[in-house]
Amino acid sequence: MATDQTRTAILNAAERLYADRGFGDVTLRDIVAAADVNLAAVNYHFGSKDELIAELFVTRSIATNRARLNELKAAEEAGGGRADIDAVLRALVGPTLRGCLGPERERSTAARFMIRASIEAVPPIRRIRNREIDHLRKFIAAMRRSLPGRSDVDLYWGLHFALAMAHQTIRDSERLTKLSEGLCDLDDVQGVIDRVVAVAAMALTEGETARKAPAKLVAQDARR
Amino acid sequence: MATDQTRTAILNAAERLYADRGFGDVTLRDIVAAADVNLAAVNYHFGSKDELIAELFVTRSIATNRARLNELKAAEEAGGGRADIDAVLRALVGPTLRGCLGPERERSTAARFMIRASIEAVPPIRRIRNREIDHLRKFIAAMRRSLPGRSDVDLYWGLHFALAMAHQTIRDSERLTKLSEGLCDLDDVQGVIDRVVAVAAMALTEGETARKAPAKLVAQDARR
DNA sequence: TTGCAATTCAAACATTTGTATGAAACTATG
DNA sequence: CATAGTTTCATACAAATGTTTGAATTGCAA
Repeated sequence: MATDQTRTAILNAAERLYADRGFGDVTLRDIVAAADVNLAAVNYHFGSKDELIAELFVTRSIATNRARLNELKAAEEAGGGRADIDAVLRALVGPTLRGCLGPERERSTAARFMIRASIEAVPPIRRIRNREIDHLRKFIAAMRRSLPGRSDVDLYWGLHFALAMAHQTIRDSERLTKLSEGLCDLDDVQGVIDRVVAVAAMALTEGETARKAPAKLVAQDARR
Repeated sequence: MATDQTRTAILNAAERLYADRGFGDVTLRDIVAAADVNLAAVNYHFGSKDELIAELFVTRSIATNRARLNELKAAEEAGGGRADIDAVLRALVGPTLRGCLGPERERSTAARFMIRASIEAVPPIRRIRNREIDHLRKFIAAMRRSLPGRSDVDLYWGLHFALAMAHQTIRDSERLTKLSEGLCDLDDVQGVIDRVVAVAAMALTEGETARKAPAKLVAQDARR
């Protein structure tokens, strides 16, 4: 097993197929056909389909988290231990957005696979994903250093919204393109990142409006 | 077929099961067991599994869209044809958030079903969902009336982000609760709506920052 | 080369799933 | 009551899918 070429071929083919078509309708036979290996190879090398998926996911999780943390660390070191909130948010959403958007050829299979994973949440993945919480806590900590005066609740919501916007932009880029008839340029990755970061940062730095908004105002009360 | 009770039982059981467990792992046999009807009844009454799903989805789509438009119309009439941007956004995200969050008993199966549908995007639904674009255009129009000076691109992004935050909050409410260790109260539906609306409105009304942010700033450039 | 372990392969298996069938039960109408 | 149309039911079918099996092949060390 000098080169593990069969294993690798399976991993690559599986990642690409899952990224393109989702977990729902990719069968082992699709994978082995794409990898040009025998059907039984998957069970021989990975044990089961679920274990194959799990291995893909842990590998990519580690890589994504490392990319995020590298960017965060670089920003904090440049700022002497405290990074600008924009930089923190950029480190959070940048890696995934860069991997998933942009002109066709630049998109990374790995990033698209991770998005699928976060969308479909198939059982073998759901079991693992709890660790992500710990990873996100590191960003909460960085945000706390960046905005010492801000309440934790606001930080949690800010991180949540930042991820929401980034995530949904990837997920539903097609709808946004159609809706805007091409006006919203999703190939301008840096522009998208700037937008997401700007809105999330605004939500985190603007006055307490988000928390003190009139709680009882519903549509019918709208001022005339 | 006086009461259509079999049809209705199937629809109810299917909606609940799909809302709870997703389309992926709910079989016709699960549905007929829950509805206490014969297996063949589904094909008899709906033709196929896909047609059953499609019927559920169109019914609920129409209802959701109507709820949104009612709230929008009420707000615009109260404002003499032009609603506050907050009210427009509230009409957009309110109905779904109210249906999906809040204390266990108040959640609506219908709303949760719609979220599933928007997440899993199973083929029979994907074919129909294009119509949603037309529905969202009505909100773009209302937003344009509310913020006449704003560029269309900003409006599209604002609507996109509002839906993203609302949607993701529903989808990943569990993660937010865990991450914040309960600090973020998702049972306070009105509070959540206020937050989402406030952030989206801020993104839409604040200066052109979102568009004029330094386009080349990446993490490594963060000011020291 | 020989022998042994690792790997690959074709084939088969056991389930699961959506759908189809034809008989039985039911309902309403004459 | 009788009959025609509708609905329900048990059962069967075909296709798809993850997994297993045992033989064949390969690679490498003695």
